[in-house]
Amino acid sequence: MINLTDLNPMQRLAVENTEGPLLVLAGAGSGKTRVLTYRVARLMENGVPAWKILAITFTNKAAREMKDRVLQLAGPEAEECWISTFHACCSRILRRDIEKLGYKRSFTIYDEDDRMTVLKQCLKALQMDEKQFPPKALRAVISDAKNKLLTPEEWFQQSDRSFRDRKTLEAFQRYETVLKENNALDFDDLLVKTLQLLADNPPVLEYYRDKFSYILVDEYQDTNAAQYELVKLLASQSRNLCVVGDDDQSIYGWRGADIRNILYFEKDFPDARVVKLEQNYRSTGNILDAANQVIAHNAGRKEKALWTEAEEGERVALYRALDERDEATFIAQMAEKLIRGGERPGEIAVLYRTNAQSRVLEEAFVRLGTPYRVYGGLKFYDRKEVKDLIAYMRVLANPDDDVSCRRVINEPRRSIGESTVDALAAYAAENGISLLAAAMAPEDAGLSSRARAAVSGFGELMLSLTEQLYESAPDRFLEEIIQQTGYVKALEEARDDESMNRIENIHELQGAVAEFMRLNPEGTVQDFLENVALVTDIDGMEESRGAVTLMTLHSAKGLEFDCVFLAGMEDGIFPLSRAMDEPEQLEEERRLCYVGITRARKRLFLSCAAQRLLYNSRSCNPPSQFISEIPPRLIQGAVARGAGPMRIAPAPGQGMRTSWRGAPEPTRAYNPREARSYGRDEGPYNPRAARVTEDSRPRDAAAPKKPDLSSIPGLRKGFGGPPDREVASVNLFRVGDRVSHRIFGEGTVVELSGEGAGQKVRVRFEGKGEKLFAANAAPLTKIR
DNA sequence: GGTCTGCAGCTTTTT
DNA sequence: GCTGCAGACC
Repeated sequence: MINLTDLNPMQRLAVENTEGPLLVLAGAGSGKTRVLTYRVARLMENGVPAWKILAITFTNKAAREMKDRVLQLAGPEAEECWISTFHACCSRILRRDIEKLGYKRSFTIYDEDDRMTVLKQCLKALQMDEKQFPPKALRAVISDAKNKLLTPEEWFQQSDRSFRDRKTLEAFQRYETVLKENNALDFDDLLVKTLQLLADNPPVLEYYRDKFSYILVDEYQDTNAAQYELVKLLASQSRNLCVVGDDDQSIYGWRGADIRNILYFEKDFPDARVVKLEQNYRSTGNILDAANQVIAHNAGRKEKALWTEAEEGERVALYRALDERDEATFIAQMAEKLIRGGERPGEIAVLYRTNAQSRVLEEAFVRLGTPYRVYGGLKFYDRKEVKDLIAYMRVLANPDDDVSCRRVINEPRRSIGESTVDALAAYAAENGISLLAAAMAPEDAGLSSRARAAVSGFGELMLSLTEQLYESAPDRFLEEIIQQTGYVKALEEARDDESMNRIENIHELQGAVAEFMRLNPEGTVQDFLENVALVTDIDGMEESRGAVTLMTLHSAKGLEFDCVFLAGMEDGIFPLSRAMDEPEQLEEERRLCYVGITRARKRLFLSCAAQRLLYNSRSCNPPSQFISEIPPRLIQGAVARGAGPMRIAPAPGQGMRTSWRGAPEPTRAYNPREARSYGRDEGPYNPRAARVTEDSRPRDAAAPKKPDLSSIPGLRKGFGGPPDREVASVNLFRVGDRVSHRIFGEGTVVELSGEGAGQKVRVRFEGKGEKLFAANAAPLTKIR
């Protein structure tokens, strides 16, 4: 029996009104997730079978969290609920019935990179110039059209129908054809094809309508036309549809999300009940006040006033930095101070508008030795070596996938050059077979004898791996691929730092597969690939309690932290300059700011820089207009807007002063010469390696005066490995030391070579042979 | 025909 | 600071 007394009257209303359409307007921090989970539990308590419940969330992380909480409330039966993202839900529906649309069930899901590859291929075939028709722009047009449920032809009809549009149409059509030939769907197709499947196949629609008699949709303000139609289609029979959202947190307009979906819900369902959750349980009074004041500048909102019983708390701190480095130093030092004051690193977040801003921040954290973790940017699955191995798995699972086939046909190098591949592809096209099929039987493809031999070798390899596919679990299969293709062997032979790094990433991939198998013991290769396509790095978040979080504002949606820094609060950065002249876009930026502010429970820090180096040029930006939308009474050391590049000292006797007097090292006065030479004497710092850094120091280590980045220990996070693991400084290794490695287990250091950043450690592992590591990157723990 | 090296251009947010 | 491309080299 679930306990409804845990809920306030409004939350309770939202939970108990299980029948008919319901709109829950849930302000930030108002207990939205609680309502959703209790509602599912309540339904089950009322006798609704779990398998009749569909709950849709925006991220996989949110889905998993919700599932966990529902399981706690309602017991193991809840396992049968469908709780997933739109994309995962669609993928599941399509895996069952996509053959009705003329695809095979083994279809591949193409990511943005694959889309670009296909588009470039299309442009080439149509002899269109990439300069004239930038693939990125085409991708945007196509994605936009699909999100609006337009076919290429319909898109053209509503365009200007210029010559340009006509050419774009051709590329669009060809893109669709190529995807189909490759038995592949892009992200947007997952929604579009599901809709098509349901619309064209009444029995299938009936099945799902009947199955999902209760539907819940989270973050409804971020649904696009396709998602909206899908929900309507599925829910129109039972009408038991509960949507939860906050129009003030709609931040995905650029991705086709239509805020009107939530604003007009009551028009779509005139009998809908509306429940507003306005009590905020998350933030202090001052933080909430600041958020309310900022968002009040937007027009056309749903009437809503968030309030809290919490105390006022501290005021919002504002730091006006000289430049981006000064800002980053301030943030890192303040974070360090908070940690010393007892705050857990995982309760601190630094949020910024664009991924490009993360680098300077990272450098500052590295310099202070403060543990941090960057989310987004270059994703794990975007790394070349990881993509290559995934591409092997993909083409073996879906032999029609020419894009993946092309990717791996000469990786590692097997002397199959571009012209050979082109000839082979032409031969495949003539005979209506896939590239892989052609490679397996290249005798009549008209290749030179040398080329034919190389291709045959590849074909035989793939044939042998195909046989493995049906016999092996994902981990074993990946192992076979690595062995038979000689991928790692080729890297080992290269012997440079980069290759060692790549080998490490491959081990992380193996770790990821192992973790997947732990969670899905029955999972197939196909299931794993699906997981890879639909799961992002952000989803693995909870594993990093021991590190400060660095991420974009968009990624932070749905998360909360005790202390939040909003960095780069400058006009031109946030709001972005391209959004400043467009009222609608400016409002979306403002909502993003609202999302950022409301992530904070206890403390909020805003910072801006008088000048900054971004996109290769130095620019001077005034403080963000959003800062001036917060009343000065809520700000510590408040400053007038446009007060010039001087740093504003904190007002006397106010918290700001005390809070940063104790920082490890006072921020230095600005010195242009010094600013120019910054970063020069720091050695071969590799931010790419640092991206996967976590918990990068022993907790009690003092911040080094003169930073030597090559000695920063433990430059890797074990993918899916245990959290908060501390790694000893590798530069202290000596021959004979006993060390431990996450994948290889325990071993002994047998050789040290190279100097500084190029230093290598050779370790002999029991039963696993010898491995060579880059000393500054190896995840080796010294054991006594 | 294949591979390697050096240089230019580009960077909003993501399921 | 990474990717893509052109040109040189094998």
